[in-house]
Amino acid sequence: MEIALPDKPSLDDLEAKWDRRWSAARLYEFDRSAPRERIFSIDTPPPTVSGSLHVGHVFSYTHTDIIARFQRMLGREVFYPMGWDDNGLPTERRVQNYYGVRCDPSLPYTDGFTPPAKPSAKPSEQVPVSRKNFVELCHGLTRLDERAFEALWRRVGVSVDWSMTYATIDDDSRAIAQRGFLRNLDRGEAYLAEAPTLWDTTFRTAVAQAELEDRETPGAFHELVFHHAGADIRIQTTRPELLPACVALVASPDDERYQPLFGTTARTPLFEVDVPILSHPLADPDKGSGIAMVCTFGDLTDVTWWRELQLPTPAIVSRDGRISRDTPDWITSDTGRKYFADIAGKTVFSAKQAIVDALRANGELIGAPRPIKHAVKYYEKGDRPLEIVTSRQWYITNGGRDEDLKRALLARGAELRWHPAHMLARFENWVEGLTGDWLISRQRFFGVPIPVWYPLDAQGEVDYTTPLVPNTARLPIDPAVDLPDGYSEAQRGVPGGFVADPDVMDTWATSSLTPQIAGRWTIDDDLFERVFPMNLRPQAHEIIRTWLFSTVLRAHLEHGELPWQRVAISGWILDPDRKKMSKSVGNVVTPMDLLEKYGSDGARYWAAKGRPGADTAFDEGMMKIGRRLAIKLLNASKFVLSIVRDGDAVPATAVVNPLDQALLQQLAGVVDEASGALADYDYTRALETTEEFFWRFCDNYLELVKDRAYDRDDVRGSASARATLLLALDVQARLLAPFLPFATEEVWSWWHDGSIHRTSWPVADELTGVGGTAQPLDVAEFVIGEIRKAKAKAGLSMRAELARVAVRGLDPSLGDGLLADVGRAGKVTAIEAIPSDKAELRVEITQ
RNA sequence: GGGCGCUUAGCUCAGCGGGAGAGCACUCGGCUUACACCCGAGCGGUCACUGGUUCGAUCCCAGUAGCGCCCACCA
Repeated sequence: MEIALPDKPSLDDLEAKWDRRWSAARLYEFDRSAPRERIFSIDTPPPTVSGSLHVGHVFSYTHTDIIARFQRMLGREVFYPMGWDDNGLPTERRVQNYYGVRCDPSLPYTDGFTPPAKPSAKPSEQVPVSRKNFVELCHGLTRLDERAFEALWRRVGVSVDWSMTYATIDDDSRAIAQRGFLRNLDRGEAYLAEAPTLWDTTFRTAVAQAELEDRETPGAFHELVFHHAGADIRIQTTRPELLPACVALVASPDDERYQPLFGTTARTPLFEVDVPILSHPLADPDKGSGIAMVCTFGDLTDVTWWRELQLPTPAIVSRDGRISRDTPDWITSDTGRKYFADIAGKTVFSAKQAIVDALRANGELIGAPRPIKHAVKYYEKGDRPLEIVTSRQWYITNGGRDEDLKRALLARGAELRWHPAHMLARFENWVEGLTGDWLISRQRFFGVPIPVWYPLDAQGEVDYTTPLVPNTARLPIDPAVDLPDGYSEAQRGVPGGFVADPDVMDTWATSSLTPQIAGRWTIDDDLFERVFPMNLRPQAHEIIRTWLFSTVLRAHLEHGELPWQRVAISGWILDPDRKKMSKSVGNVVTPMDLLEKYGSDGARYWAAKGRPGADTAFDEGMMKIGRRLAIKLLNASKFVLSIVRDGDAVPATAVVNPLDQALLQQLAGVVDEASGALADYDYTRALETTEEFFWRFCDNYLELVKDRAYDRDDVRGSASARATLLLALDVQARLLAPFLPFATEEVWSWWHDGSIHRTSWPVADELTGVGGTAQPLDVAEFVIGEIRKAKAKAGLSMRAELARVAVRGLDPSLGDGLLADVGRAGKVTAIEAIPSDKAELRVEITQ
């Protein structure tokens, strides 16, 4: 055994040094020749490459890496690729602001386009570019971002195989996403439908149920007068600007106030349109005046009424969030048409003002608008309330309209192993609440195009019923550039020819296929069979409804099985005040600064202290402790190795001293507990157990035996201590390796060839063979503790010599050797056991 | 409105049927030849509240309150 020790061990620069060597040695490269049962495959969450790195990234990816390193040391071949989620709106938005451009699909491609020198974030000053130019800029910027991300992960010590990196927008990912879609289409799981759709007027795209969030928004109840042959009817609304699109009044069938009116009509204020008064159970007699106006469309309840009462669709809100410019033909009176002309082309906000003013002037507004706060639906990435417009969109069945499918998906959720288990409730909650199929088409630019075209008939009308699909061997395709089989470019957009579907897919339509993308489904069947279904999906809890659910859905539809066996859910990072971090508060620390200050091992320690699924406060103090643990490991290792330096390899059979045996017996227990915890994804418990033992090892055991280990006259005792120290260090370094990959690798290199991360995880059998019991260590720790307490109480230095220590109640079989170790460590002139009737240990100290 | 989780020392959190714990912070004492990026000792808690089960409850059950998150057709 060769031992090479540094004079002054340090954590500085370990990250760069070992990242370099691990890369050169291809330490984490996946060996694809391994059989399926020996492979541990991880469906890594591809982070959104939107330019900002967050400590939350360090937090959750460390959790996964700990599991990956543990499994690797168990002898599993770990399939651990990294992906970049670079497709979709976040990238588009970042490119717009970063370069000061906006996409105008009607423009031709500009060769060698260079973005403006001084980019403007104002939409009006942004330079319009073609879709192809725009997509090129997206690719360019995401490559920059990806380099920054990779540098961070390497610094953190995430042990991914960088040779297998994928991007959700790359050719293979687009091909797989399009193939997946076409197969859904083939099986009837994907379909095109024209329907009321939640619509973001800022981004001008449809939005899916999974991307919605409610926000408390200020609004106001306006009480309006509808005219009726009998008496006027008062209705309350928060959307008076939709009055011109009012198609009915609805009250509860049980509401005696309105029962006589059902079947009659009322006349709308201002616009003088006659609308029917109908009954529907969703109308709530306790809300407002108990009767509501139905507009197309103010909210999702309007959609329900419209569908179930079979009302007409006179929409007035355009896709840009403005009232339509043309006066609708159902408004026939002159005064009605005049009022509409006043709001035509206005935003809904100014239209509301105008309508309220007109109602007031006309005496059709009762009292003042009453301000309220109410929940309004927003696109989670948007800033303005969603409108509802009717549009043609692609959907994938998800159980929202099919009870059998819903039940099947709930069964899949229950089949999956969840860590922590209670997160299953989130999944079930979501699936049970689904109300419609998954809307996957987006009217955006940087994404995977929907790979279909539509034939045009002789009059140039689009035939949406028989989409033209490409041969899957051609994927990926862009229908705006590529041609359907049997057509020529000259036929694009002309009668008898074809048109491309202009939309791209929802980013989740690609992200829901990450197990297939990472495993190279349909591209590399041999690989796919070895890694799919994946062993583990790690992810955060707020995307259970989107990412986790859609991935389960796609695998269920495509493969008839789960995409992974287990899912491990990470919590959120909160700032020390238990709030989410924000840049405006100025409490955000960039991950790189933290990694430099505390070392990657220190930051990883903090991450590992966050239990699976638990929200965790960002805590620099915890990183400091982690750094201390890593430094302690360096120093203790150096010390141990300096003692055994000239002793060569000492066989474990040399461990004959009861105290030494006890240490190894207790360490065996730690190995069992840590292994069990890690196998169950409880990395926090594994670390706690290991860490607690390690501090006892340093503070107590090392102090107790170091003099004996040095003592060349006590040949047997010295050899026993040295063998124990070396074995215990060896095992503890391996137990800590998943948590502190840099410090443990550094230490390991002092007396081993090869990486600690490819050596074997410790097993209790390595330690229990020496015999003995666990008790002597506890006894010795108790006695040395009493000695320390006595010295502290008496105001003595720990170095102060004590005249005599007597221990009563000591088990005679423990022998004198134990007390000799304690006596030396405690600087006691004379220490002896005194026979006692009682089993209870008592220590008597004479100064 | 429905669901899930949390509430233990100043802070961050373990423990989850029979002795209330750790780290940090704080106080005191130590340059003890691995480590002063250190070591030792100490102070500190009606385990949210109310009932119930039990010989016994921080731990089980029911309810209450507060906090957080997820979901919901919120005129």
